[in-house]
Amino acid sequence: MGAAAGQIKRGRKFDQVLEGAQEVFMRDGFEGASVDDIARAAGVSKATLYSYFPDKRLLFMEVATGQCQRQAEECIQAIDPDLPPEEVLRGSAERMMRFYLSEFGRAVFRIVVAETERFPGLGREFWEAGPAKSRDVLIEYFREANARGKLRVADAELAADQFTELCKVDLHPRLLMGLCRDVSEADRNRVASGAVDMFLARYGR
Amino acid sequence: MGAAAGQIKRGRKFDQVLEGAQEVFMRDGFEGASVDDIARAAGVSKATLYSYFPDKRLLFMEVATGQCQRQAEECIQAIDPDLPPEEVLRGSAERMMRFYLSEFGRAVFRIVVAETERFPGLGREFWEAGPAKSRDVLIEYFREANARGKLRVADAELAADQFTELCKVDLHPRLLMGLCRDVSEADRNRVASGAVDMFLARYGR
DNA sequence: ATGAATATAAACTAATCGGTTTACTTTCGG
DNA sequence: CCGAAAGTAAACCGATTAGTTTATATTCAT
Repeated sequence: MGAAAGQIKRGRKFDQVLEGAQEVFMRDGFEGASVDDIARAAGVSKATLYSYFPDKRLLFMEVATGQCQRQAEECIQAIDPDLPPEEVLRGSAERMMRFYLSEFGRAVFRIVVAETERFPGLGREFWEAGPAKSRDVLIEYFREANARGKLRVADAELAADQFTELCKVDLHPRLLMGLCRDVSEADRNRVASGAVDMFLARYGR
Repeated sequence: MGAAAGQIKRGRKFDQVLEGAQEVFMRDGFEGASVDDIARAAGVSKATLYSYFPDKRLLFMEVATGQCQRQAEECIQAIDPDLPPEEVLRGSAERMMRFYLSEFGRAVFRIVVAETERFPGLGREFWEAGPAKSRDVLIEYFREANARGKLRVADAELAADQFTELCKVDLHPRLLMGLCRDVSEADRNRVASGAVDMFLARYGR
């Protein structure tokens, strides 16, 4: 996937085009973004844009998958299973919230949710690049912590999904629906603590 | 709001137009829906459509707010505080899941998330018509149950948001991202039980 | 039945869109 | 410094869009 994917050509202004497309797609969505806008934002002529990407769809897909990759890096977290569970959970919560609540994370999420019908496979690509990785790490940790007797987790997958969901509490829906523009550090702490407390009440020992 | 809102005219074919618009908007989103499509789906001429609604935006807003009202009815749940908490929670979980996971609920959610930038206020309208009502009912119940000593809930708002979020676990994100088309009864039971168990582990007594 | 209100199909406008073409300029390796 | 490759601006194409108009048909209260 590093060389030439599909019909896409590499070259001097490749990244430039991609950055402009990223900016405009993330702001306006797929339908809302016009190719002229993208070319202007990229500081590139429309002809050049079309010399790299055969059409708008593929350009969008390239942007979207690129974002997914970026997210993957954010999400890969080394968990130290020797730390007390409370600290592991706390760190995980902060990491997940930092992504899900960021402007960037919200934009990607919004686009994936909005366009997943028009672009089959986009949802899965996003999922597997980001959330699934984070999920796997958590599951693995819960299994090990259970075996070691540090936690009592029968269904590690359910537990991982629950913890992830607990990290979104209130803040994520609020931001997604435009009920507020951003969240304070205090809000995050309240939710993160709430998630850890609840998780340990259920699965701690 | 029952008589004449904004510039909108009532008349014989009003509901017919609205139903067609509903169908097409819910399927294609705002940008994706064409007015000709809507008129066709409504079984009405374009001129008639425009005699009721001054433009596409207002028609969309009317549909969206209508959906929010519908959702409100779905969500208003009478909670019997004399029942054991476990049963109250179980009923609440099922009700919320029935909405959030339905094709209808997902379409509304998807549209709200996608268009909330283009239509400021849409998110709030949806929120206050639906989720907020459900939330208030839960909060009220948790306060009373705490006072009665049936639960031990210090922060009723946090608890309500957590329980709501626990009802979305795994299934809601999966559906939103198109990772699966629908969920089985077994999936729902697993998640509902997981939510109730976790909640009671934290706030039960 | 009649006349006013309402609905219709279809043509039309002006704008926008994705994508191509053309004629010209810049970049850059050998 | 030269020539091919790459980039540019702008005009252009065909399709589609929101919204209007026109001329005709239907509905409905009186």
